[in-house]
Amino acid sequence: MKSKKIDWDKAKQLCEGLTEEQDALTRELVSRIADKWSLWTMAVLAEAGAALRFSRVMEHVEGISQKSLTKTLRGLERDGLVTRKVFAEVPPRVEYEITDFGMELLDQVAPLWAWVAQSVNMFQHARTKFDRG
Amino acid sequence: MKSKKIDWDKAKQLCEGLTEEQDALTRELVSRIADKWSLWTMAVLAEAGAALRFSRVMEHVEGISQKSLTKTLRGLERDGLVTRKVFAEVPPRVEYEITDFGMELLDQVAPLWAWVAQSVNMFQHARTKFDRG
DNA sequence: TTCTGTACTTACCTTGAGGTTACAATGAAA
DNA sequence: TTTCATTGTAACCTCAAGGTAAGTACAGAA
Repeated sequence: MKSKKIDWDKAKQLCEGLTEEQDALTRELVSRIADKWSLWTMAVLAEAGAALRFSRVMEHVEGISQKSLTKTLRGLERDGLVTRKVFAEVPPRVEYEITDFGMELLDQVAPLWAWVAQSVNMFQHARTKFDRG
Repeated sequence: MKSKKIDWDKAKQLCEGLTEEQDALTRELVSRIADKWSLWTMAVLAEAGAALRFSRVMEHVEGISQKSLTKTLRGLERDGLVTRKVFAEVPPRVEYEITDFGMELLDQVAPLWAWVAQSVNMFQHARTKFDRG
């Protein structure tokens, strides 16, 4: 536990060097990243290891609507996490690809994700216990 | 980049061992953890290193409303991330404290948080560039 | 007896996420 | 000429997050 505390202190220390605006942006980014579809979409592009058409992405992100996928991809593009390439063809062809920056982000998220996946039973247990009491 | 890919593969591998329900719960937990107030509230309790009264917590989580703090703390309690102790006094006294499980979670989040804080300028730059084009 | 302090709780409102459905645009194919 | 295929956009709806403001409960202080 003590070795891990270093991580937390490091994060705290970094945040103290930020302006108020940057601090707010950090919080906004952290919660934006973890929205319903962004991580999943990025993961699909990462696993593909290549550019994917809109409809290919949609097939892999199960349950997402066209509208939400459009919005999600736009947001990711805006943040520099994916690229969008439009081909002047008919019917239209648009390809999305994850950027190096996006891969970096995924790599940062991966340990947290793995820990949560590992701890799912802890959460489930805590919840049922709470809901009974 | 290649060394980091290991993390992602590990996360992916872990997720494949989950039931569909657990997989959905993992996604839900990741996005719930990153809501507007949960991480901040946990950070306050972690830094305090002791049990804090409701009103003390509220002072440190700047901008949160009473209602949202109540809801946030209940959610964290339900997930076993903080404890809630009620003292039978008048006026009422209620103390909140982060659990070991909660500290573990913070330790997992810390590197991601630090990376985002470090990368704020990248995000800002990407956004202004996108918004101009 | 009225006021105070604490931790909620309830009612009401605004905002944004996200879903569904329908429609646009258009060259190639049938 | 009609249909198809693809990537959107626009209109409309629901739901949940989160804010504000007011009320609740009650022992002790004034």
